[in-house]
Amino acid sequence: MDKSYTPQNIEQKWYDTWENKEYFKASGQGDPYCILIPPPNVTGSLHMGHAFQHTIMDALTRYHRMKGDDTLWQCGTDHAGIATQMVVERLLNAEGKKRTDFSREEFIEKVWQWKETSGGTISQQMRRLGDSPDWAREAFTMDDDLSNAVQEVFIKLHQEGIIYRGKRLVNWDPKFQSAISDLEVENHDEKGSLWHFRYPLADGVKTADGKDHLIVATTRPETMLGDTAVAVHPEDERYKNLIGQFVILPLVNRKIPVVADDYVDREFGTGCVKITPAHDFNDYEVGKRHNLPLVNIMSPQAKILAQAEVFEFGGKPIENYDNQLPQKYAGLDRFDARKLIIEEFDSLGLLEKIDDHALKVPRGDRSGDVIEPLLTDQWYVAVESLAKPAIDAVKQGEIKFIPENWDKTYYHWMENIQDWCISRQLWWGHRIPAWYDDQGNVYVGRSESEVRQENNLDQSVSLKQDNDVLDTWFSSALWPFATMGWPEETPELEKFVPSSVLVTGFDIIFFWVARMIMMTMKFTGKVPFKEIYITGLIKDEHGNKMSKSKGNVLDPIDLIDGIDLNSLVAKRTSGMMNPKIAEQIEKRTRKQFADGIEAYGTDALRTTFCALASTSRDINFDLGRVEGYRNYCNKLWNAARYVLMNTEGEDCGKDNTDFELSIADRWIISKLQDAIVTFEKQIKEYRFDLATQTLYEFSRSDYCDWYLELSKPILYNDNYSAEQKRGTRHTLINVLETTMRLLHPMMPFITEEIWQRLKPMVNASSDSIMVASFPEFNESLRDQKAIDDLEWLQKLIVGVRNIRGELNVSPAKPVNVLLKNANENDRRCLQEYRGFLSALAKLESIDEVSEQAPPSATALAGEMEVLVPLAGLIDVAAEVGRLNKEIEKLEKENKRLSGKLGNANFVERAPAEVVAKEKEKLAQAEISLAKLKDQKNQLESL
RNA sequence: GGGCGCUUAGCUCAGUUGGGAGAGCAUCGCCCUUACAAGGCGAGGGUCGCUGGUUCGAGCCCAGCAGCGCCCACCA
Repeated sequence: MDKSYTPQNIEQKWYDTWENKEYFKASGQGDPYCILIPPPNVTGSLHMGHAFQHTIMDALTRYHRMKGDDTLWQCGTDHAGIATQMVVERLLNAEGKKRTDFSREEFIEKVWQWKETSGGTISQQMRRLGDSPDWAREAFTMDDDLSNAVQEVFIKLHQEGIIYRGKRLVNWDPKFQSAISDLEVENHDEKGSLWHFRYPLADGVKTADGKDHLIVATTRPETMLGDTAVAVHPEDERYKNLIGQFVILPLVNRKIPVVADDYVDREFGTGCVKITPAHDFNDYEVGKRHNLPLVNIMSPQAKILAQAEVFEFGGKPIENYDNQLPQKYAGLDRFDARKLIIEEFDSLGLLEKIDDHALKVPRGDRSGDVIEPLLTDQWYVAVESLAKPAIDAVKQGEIKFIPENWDKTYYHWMENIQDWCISRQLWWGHRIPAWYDDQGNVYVGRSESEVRQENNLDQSVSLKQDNDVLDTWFSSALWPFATMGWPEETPELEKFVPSSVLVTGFDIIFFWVARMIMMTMKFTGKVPFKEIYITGLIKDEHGNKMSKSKGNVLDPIDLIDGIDLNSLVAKRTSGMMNPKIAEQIEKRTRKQFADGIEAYGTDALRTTFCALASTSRDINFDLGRVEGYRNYCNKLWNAARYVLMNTEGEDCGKDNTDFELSIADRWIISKLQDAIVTFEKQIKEYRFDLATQTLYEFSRSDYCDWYLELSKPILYNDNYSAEQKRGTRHTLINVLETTMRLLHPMMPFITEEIWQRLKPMVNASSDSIMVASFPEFNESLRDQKAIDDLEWLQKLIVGVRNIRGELNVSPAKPVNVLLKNANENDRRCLQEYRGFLSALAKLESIDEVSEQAPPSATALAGEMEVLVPLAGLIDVAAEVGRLNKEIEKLEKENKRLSGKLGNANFVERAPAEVVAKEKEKLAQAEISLAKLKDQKNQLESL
């Protein structure tokens, strides 16, 4: 083996082997265990969040595969409608072309081409991460069979009236010129103004205080062109007399009523609200209550129309309504129109005042454009009936959130769920299977010919398919069963629905998780998964979101392969619009990564992710941890080298069971049992952080730091018998082999590489560690006496090392040790473990003394004093200082304990065992204190 | 406005039914000891956000406050 660990030399090799041998397929034997991947965008690339979740999913998959379960990790990608269309449009723009330069078919063809060229990125990156999904089952949401499932679901829900079409206000994204769902709108605080406009009263009516106008306050002046009423609170004395009267809408000169509605907050603004039912969701509701007309004044581009479009609720056009708009606004962008309207109010003397005002501005999550509530025809899912069983499934524990608290978020949303707008005015996606005739009748079906046949429409009737596509999340919602072959009745559908656990982030609980639960229950009658493990979100080392604009993004592949500084800077600043920000990012990057990023390898990265996977909601990714775990890999690598150096070509008891286990052998085997039990418990609870710590402590502290050192005296010393040496070799190799299997789910590559070398020396039947069985706890191998005795040994060794360290005695210099006040057990242990002591504490000699000892440095092991005579070693003052430190510590402890035990309440009320324990501790502390003080006095009297 | 989360060592975080404050990194000291200097051995460092309560006993339970963050919601 090479002297140090180089991940590049082993990772690709093993991945290819595994894939070629088809180890990733479900075995067909054992209990089904299935994880569904949250399908990433097909044209995207994996970011740190993916890498993190994939590590968790792969670790679970590998663990269950080794446990003998029939394990499937179902993988695939999402067509991601808007996101993908945006990317392709941007590429076209770079060539000086636009989407609309092409026909729909041509454009979609271009998207498919782009998918072909870039669609492999994700799966290549997954391979680099060591992911082990069944590649043969890789799915894409636009594949034929998944598209078919989408169509079937749409048709079925439409038949049941759950999917319907309607003209309503939707969140309209003017940039994409498409509707988006409520979830895709982000409301953020922004600074704006509250404009106060005067609306003259009609017919000579006056307000209670004699004014001839009302003052309305608005944050959106441009919508006033579509006002159809002014609302006041029914109980508002100021305006009570005006209810039922009219105002003249300025600029438009339309007569509109004053209506009374509870919605109005008397305290806010002037207590008069302009009502624009076609451009505001609240006003829409008010308008509905008062049967006001819907006056649409904006085009899909969010420009003012030349003539308003007027409808009644339900969508029927109103013919005789005054739909005239001032011509100077026709074709004007909404924000230009706003400016002009304000100017016009001002010049007409109708602008009362302008207040600064903080408001929530709705913006499209992808476009960033201000969302416009717009009256359009869209398709909706009436989700209420689907939501009920989905809520119950969680309430009754059929589906469990981990951490549990997330159920509250889920309930809150589900119990207030609104109908889901599923149509999008895009080209890339599942086209809605609906056809219209010239009269505007709608026919839903699998194809035009089916529609014609079912509805007796011959060729004389012209039919046009709906231009819209479905929301991407509509197909994602079917993922749990569509990937298993639904609507066909496949064995997979039977076996892997429900899947075992969904691993995902809380950011898509509504977008995806809730909708999968609803759709899967509706169409299969089963829940989609039994558990939902909600992971935290990966942030940078200070808790900031990783984003291109912040310039703090890390690419998981760069952590695996390493990257030089200039390339990293180039990556982080490429495509930056703002050169100033680019400069800042470059400066920060050069400072933080002066030497670029080292190639840490996949296993170190995965281990870091596991170690960071606590219950926390934000996970701050610290590169220092990756380096630490890379070093840990190197540690394991070298431990394996040591083991192999001492076992290869030797009789390691593989077939010859005639060997003798030392105290160290029995101890490490016991500790291994504890590690297995603890690890499995923690994995069951999805505490990957604790599980990682368990394995880290066992393999590094117990195995490498202690056990390997304890094996040396046996292997290197002729005083030990062949049986003893064989026993130690057997333990060295078998514990390491088991440890590799324990670690494999987390660090697949290095464990396979090492395991393959150990394999010839153990009784292993499988070809690869990834299809070997997971270690099992064996109570009978746990030896409490070995654990106790080793603790004794450690105490003594650490005591001597402490003296060395603190008094600066060279580790190379052997010391003499005297033991005082030893009991029977101490004598027995000394007798049995003298060899270990001498080697690990580097002793010249070790003897028991009865009374007078020379001036010494002192450590305590229980009641036994461990004395290192000072002669020729160190100065007395240093040891006195050291003793003082110890004495101070003990005195503090002593005071605390005696205070506690002096408290009658404690002694009376605390459980007897607790009191006894405290008493014992106090007694111990007192003895230790006395001994150290005695030592100190002795030294000082010299 | 409602809901949720966080606050523990310089940094990033654990702390399991309340009973001796932990890890990794960083820092300091000694050491190139034949697996590993990407290493070994040892050490220092915390009024557990604040206030009050329950309790014999609180990092942990309860109440209030402060700061940070996230989600949801129709104040024009």
